[in-house]
Amino acid sequence: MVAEKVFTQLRRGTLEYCVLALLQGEERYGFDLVKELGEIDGMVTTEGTIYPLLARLRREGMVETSWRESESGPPRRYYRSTAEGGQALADFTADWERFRTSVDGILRRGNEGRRK
Amino acid sequence: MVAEKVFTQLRRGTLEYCVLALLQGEERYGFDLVKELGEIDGMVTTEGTIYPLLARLRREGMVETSWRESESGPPRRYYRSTAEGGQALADFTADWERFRTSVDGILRRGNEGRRK
DNA sequence: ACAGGTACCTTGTTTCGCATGGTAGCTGAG
DNA sequence: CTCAGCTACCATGCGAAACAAGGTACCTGT
Repeated sequence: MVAEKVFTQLRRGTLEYCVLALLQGEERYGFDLVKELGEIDGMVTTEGTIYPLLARLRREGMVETSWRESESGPPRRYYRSTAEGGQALADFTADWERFRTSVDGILRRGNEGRRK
Repeated sequence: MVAEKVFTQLRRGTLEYCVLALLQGEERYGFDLVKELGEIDGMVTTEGTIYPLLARLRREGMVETSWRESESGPPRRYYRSTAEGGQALADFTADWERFRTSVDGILRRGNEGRRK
């Protein structure tokens, strides 16, 4: 589909915080996150995206991890958000709302508008 | 400001269509677009961003251009949206709304939610 | 014993915004 | 009249993020 390319660009910068949001008050592992995001419109992604992203979040102290055995299959690395991660998410949410409002405003002007 | 880095990422993919939106039913020149965008929250940008972007839109047939003299200062290259540009904008607007809805949903879950 | 699913990760490529810097015309102050 | 500063255009090279592709290894069922 053509629209996929658009979403690839839109995800930039937001995907990171969407993952952080999914890790609030809930532990998850990478492979699980890929499947979870795959069910959300416009958020389809792959392991090649998620693992580097999680590594970055870990480096920055946004998430903590712990290995745990699976009942069926290889062991999993579980991620959970730190307090710092929760704060970063809250900050981003405020920025996102400002940005979203701006974009909505400009698009409205362009699509219906056509003034003067 | 720290938040600026966030906006840089968020602009990816959307800036192009915001410009296209500003060019609907209205001719503008590059330098003017920079100033116009600079007044919109989260859209502050520079000539180094706008000119390559406009060149790309022109290459793809989204905009047409014409040189015109200025009463004061160097001549200006005016840009206006083609029909193709208008269609691309409409398509993007639909995609943007889907994406925005998804992000809002995920962020809500992460910030207030904290279920189970 | 081996095919297929689960789960982790790395490497190289692409894309886009931006920093930087360069050209040139017009205007106004000294 | 000259030159500083604004307007206006553009090109080049970099960095960050997402992704494609590929690799390893474990477990289960046939």
